[in-house]
Amino acid sequence: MKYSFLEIEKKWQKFWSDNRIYEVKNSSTKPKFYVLDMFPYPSGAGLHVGHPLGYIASDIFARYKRHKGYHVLHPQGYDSFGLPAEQYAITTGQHPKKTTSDNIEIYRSQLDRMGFGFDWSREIRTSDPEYYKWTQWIFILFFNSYYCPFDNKAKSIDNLIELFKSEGNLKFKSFLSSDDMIFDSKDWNNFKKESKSKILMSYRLAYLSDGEVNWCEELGTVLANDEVINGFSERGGFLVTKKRIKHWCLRISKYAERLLSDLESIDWPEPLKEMQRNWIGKSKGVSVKFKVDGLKKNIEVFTTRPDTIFGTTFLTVAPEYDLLNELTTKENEAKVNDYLKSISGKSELERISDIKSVTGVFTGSYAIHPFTLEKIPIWVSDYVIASYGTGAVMAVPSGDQRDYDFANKFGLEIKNIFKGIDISKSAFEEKSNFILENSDFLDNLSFSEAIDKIISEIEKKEIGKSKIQYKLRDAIFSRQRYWGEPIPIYYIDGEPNTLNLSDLPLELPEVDNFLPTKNGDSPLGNSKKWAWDIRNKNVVQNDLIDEKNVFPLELNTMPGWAGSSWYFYRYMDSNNKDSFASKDAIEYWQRIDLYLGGSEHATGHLLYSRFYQKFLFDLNILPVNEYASKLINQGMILGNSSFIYRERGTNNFYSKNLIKNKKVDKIRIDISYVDIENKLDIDNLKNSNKSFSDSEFYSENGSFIVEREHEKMSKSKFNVVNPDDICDQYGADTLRMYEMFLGPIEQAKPWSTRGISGVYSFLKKFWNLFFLNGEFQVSKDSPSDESLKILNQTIKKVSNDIEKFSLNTCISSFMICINKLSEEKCNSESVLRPLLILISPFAPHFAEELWSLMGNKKSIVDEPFPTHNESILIESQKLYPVSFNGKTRFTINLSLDLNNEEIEEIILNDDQTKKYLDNRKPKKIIIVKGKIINIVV
RNA sequence: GCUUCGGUGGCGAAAUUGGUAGACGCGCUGGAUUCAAAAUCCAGUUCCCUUGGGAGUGUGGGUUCGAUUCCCACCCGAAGUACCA
Repeated sequence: MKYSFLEIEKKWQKFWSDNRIYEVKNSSTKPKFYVLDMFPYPSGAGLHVGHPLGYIASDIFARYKRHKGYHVLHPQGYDSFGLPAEQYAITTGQHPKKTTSDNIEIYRSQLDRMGFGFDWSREIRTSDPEYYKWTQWIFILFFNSYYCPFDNKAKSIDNLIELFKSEGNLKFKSFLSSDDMIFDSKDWNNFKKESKSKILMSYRLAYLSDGEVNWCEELGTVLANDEVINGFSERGGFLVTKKRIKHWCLRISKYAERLLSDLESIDWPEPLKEMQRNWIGKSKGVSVKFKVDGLKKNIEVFTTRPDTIFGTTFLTVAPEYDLLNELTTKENEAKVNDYLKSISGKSELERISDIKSVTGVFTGSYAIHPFTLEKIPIWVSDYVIASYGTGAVMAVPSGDQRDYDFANKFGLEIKNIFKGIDISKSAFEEKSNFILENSDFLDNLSFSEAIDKIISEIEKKEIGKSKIQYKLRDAIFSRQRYWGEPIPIYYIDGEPNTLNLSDLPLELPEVDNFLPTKNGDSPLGNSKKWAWDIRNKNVVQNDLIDEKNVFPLELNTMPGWAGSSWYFYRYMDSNNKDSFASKDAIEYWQRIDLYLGGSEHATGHLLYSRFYQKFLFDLNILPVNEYASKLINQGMILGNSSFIYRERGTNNFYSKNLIKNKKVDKIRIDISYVDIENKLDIDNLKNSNKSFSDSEFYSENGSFIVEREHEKMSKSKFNVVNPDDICDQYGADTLRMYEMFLGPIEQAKPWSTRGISGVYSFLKKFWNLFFLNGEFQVSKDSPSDESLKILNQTIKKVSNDIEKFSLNTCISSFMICINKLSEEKCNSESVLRPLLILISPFAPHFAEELWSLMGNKKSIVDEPFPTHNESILIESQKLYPVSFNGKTRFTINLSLDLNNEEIEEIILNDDQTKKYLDNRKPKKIIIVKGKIINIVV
């Protein structure tokens, strides 16, 4: 019988879904295991062979764990809100609701063909109101919480209000930027409602801010820092500028230290942890106050190099610095204003490309150096960032290259404080190998001596204190877009109020026009029905807004990561109407045991979701403070793009090896016109693409050869390979195994359809072991010793490899095994039975079919995973004399384990050797080609 | 610039973590089967002279009886990040 994968796969997929084989309950006597893939955006282009790589790996692992006796949760869903989904809808001119559900249907049919064991009864979609109800609920929790610095966790804002009522905010003194903000309980009780609201806003974990944000005009929305790459939007690659706009933020910065230190407790890839550490950007330093000459104000600077304080020759403040107005003298006012104007129009990109050109102006004011009491000028420059540190720096040209360049450009003093070090060409930035000079009481000290001394001096004089600074900024939460969760806030007299849980979900309104606007007005404003009636608890029409009980709703929506920051908990109990997941379900599943996804989410989803986790943990809603104990980043599968060469200025195309001495342009063409040997189907290309109909094609040796190049697989690069096509030609099981066989899971690797035949013929060979003269036949006879040995070797290797997640070498072991068994002509049931269970995570349809042909009534998925018998693998050995280090010892052919009882049979015919071994009690001897090469003691 | 990860045949890659480098697969070469093709099977395939040797894991050093593996310096590639004081 032939291996007809098409029939087999269809049959078993139906069987699985009819019998709900992959649905799991929220309780079991077995130990639990939760395997999760990062859920996809249903993007419209459908899946290509690169997408399922991670799903296949996690599916194999989930199935393996199930064989191992675990109760495995392995769900799937869709991240269907957000920019990518909406951009697709806009470019195709359809409503995002429609494109989203259409795309999901395509995704689902493609996923189903590959035989994944997902529990689809738990499917979620972030754009489903029943889901985003809870996304909104979490936002309300953020709004109603503050971060308590004493208990180091989030708490209800009500606690804070109580505290203010009874004792004011004196306790928070050290967290306030100025002493003006201190109030006592009497003050608080006398404050007007608006003042109270404003004060509370500066403590809430979700808060309104009107600072500068990353604005992308083309996308018509504000973006968070991780969504901007080199001045362009991550999605679409559009220019990003700075803009002042009122927006919601999440106070993730309060969690910086915990996000950083808890990285130690999770088994995530080191490079990814490193990316998060860099993003959080912790640095230790000191803040120092400089008195402003003639003004009763201080400028506080932050520095990590207080040891260089005597090299300070000027101060620089950011253009957005609070006191800049006061610092600017009359004479310099025009200059400063001109300067501010000149940089305000700059886009993020211009600021980046301008790094080398130093700009800035003198404010006219001077500061007093706290130790030398010298007058030093105060400048303003955009190389100082307002949102980092204090927005002001002490400039030490001799010790910092930026200060050095600035001083050079504007002719400011450069004072060398490093003994014997030449700073005529550049600043000296090292933190070692120097002794200070011109530094008063720090003279002749090294870096570590100086830094300790100066910190204690600064603290003694009470002009500053040690400080830890993070790069991590609060996350901008508002999006001026349609396709996202509405923010459950309505405004009374401009003050935000939250909806109640019972009012949720606040559903996305139907609008006439959902397109984003260039001026930043949210499309939700285009709705006729979009205001909140607090008495009837429902959304009502705009024109009733003037009525006493009807108030305008927030028009911005949430960012894409709002829904994806907590979704892994919804899977635990996805149909729950009363809570985002029941206590029991959360208590049972706890957290993800294995999470798979791409490393591109390192500073986005993977950071935000850790933040959400810690927040919900603080409120006792979740039981653990990290949600994924192990994470694996799967690498990308690269496409194999094809190009043809056109002679410049002509319409002539040349085969790859005919372009010598010609000026040519590379033209990208769809890989469907190119065969496996890189030959172009010219007629097909000309017929289906009019722009080539008049072109001349010059072939070599009768064929036209194209250029090939590996790059990211994407529809726009015409290099996608559809998994459906591979399933049609070779079957899902072959595709699954081949994708794993390509190389290590974490690595980027090029796709090549050519290599798939190896895996395909492996499965056919395996299949044929079960058949004799076309008839299914499995022997009851006991297998040969050789077959048993092969089986046991394979079980050992495969188990080890799956545990290590080395799935490519795992498949190699299968191939070796089947090749040997074919040679042995082994069809013994006691060998084939365990082998089927072994292969079933990789090729589930294949295994089920043969399993049932063997007469088993139940699905193979719950069969216990075979274990190997070590004693079968060890052979008795004899030792022979051999020379080692010039002395005669003994020899064997293989390494062996001396702990094993087989040691008894070793003949030691050399007294010296025997003594040597008796003394050392070696565990293992390795001998190669008659020479001892290792004795493991 | 900084951080991280890599560099092994024509290609994707293995190497029990210091022990016969190149397992397994693709491709290629030759052969069998076939009217023929597909499929299948057998043999060979790191490189160089070839009876037999010699060289070989980016380059140059070092440790070791022994190094793809450990240490130092350098070269190349990929990813992340960048006026963060």
